Amino acid sequence: MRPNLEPQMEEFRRRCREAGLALTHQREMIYRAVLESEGHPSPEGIYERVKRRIPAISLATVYKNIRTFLEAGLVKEVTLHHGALRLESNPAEHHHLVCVRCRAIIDLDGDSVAPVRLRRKPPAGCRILRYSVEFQGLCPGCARKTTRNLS
Amino acid sequence: MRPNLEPQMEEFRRRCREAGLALTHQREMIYRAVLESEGHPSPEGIYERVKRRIPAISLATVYKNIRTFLEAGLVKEVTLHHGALRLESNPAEHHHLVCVRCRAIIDLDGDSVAPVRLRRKPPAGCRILRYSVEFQGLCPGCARKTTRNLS
DNA sequence: CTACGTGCAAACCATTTGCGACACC
DNA sequence: GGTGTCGCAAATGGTTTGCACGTAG
Repeated sequence: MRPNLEPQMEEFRRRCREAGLALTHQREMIYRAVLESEGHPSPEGIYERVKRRIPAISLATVYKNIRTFLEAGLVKEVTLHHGALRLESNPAEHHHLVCVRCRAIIDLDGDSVAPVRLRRKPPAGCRILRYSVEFQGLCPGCARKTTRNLS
Repeated sequence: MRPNLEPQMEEFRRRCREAGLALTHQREMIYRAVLESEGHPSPEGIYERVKRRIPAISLATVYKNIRTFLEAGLVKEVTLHHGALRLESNPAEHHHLVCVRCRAIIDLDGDSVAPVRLRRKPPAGCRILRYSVEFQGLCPGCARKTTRNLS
């Protein structure tokens, strides 16, 4: 029922030390709340869960630490796309390459990707209408900068 | 340089009539601004562009009509994911099925999709690090309702 | 001991809503 | 002529920031 999270918590502490992040009680409880969540928790949801253990915690602290964790690669977000609404001006079917650094969106023609094949049935009761592939990577500008830094 | 947009505008008018939407000057100019935009315009960007032709237009009008167009399927958005931040509690590689109706997110195991193959080189200068497939469709709950409505 | 992290409140930004005036059909 | 749309301003929701205090290293 309740899996033992200690190994993941130990890993978390190690990675915090590596990243030079202070190990606070709040951070441990926030990370634990992400591990305990199902699906795709929101900052609010994490906050509600952490509050059970640290009633005095502030929502701002949760937000600040989620941001810190994202930057350190300790947690991932569901999508890289800007929170703000963006429209498609390209009416044709196509795919997206999203820059992990500056979040620029580059279109890839629909036929530049071979048709995607499902190996199993989709989850029971679901209906699939269409799909598009979301590539994550670096746009030309950020690729140049990063290469320089790595060299 | 400047493609003739009249055919698309005519199509737009037809689809507005079909959908029972009044054909106002504002709507025509907003739609035209989307057609004229490159890439992935924001509501603000559309607003700026429309203001050149209708200086008195309100940002709220642009938002209201973008929403109307989205609901009527006249324009598309870059991603169906909630604007708000969502974290991954599933640390394994996986794909997403997003419900076009209620926007629920369902995870699909990484190995339930055959590896995606690129048919051509990615755009020059880009670096691809990883990808995931975003399926659009209906979650079990919405699939049931929609089938009923269609029957 | 000192830099970093926390809690609170206020600020911010994108988006939505309420409402009176106006225009399409 | 009546319903749908517009413009304005105020409200909302999610997220960030400034600052004084507290704590990890």
